Amino acid sequence: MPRTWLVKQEPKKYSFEKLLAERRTVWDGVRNFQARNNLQAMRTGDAVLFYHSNAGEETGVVGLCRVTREASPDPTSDDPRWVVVELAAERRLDHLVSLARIKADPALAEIALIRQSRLSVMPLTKAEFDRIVKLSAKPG
DNA sequence: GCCAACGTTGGC
DNA sequence: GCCAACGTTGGC
Repeated sequence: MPRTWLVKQEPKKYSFEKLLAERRTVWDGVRNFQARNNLQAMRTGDAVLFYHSNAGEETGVVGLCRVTREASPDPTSDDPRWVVVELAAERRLDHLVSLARIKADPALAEIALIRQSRLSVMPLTKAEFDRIVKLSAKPG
């Protein structure tokens, strides 16, 4: 069964717009063991939400992508413990789902994004994933 | 730009 | 194995 994930990135470093333009990207540079473990657990076809961190008013979930290649060694590191996956852009969400909105939603209060604010790759339950996508259908 | 939270490193 | 120092992340 496909799993669902959320990845976080500062738009100044790599934005969802850029991923849309490039169609797909190698998700490199993860240097946290928990995030790495999550990358390794990703399977081709898994759905991934793209979150913009440190983006002022634009902080929140902005887009949908999909895993197109499973974990392989990170070419940007000499240390073989670090891995990358390949992500392909799927679509921009109709509306930003802001961090404030996620925090205010009882169904999302327990997600890692809130509880563990520094984790950059995290699993979501199907319910949490669907909830965020549902919220994106209407402006906050 | 500030600062709190948290992960990592290194001395002991 | 503890813990202080340090670096990084990310919300504000």
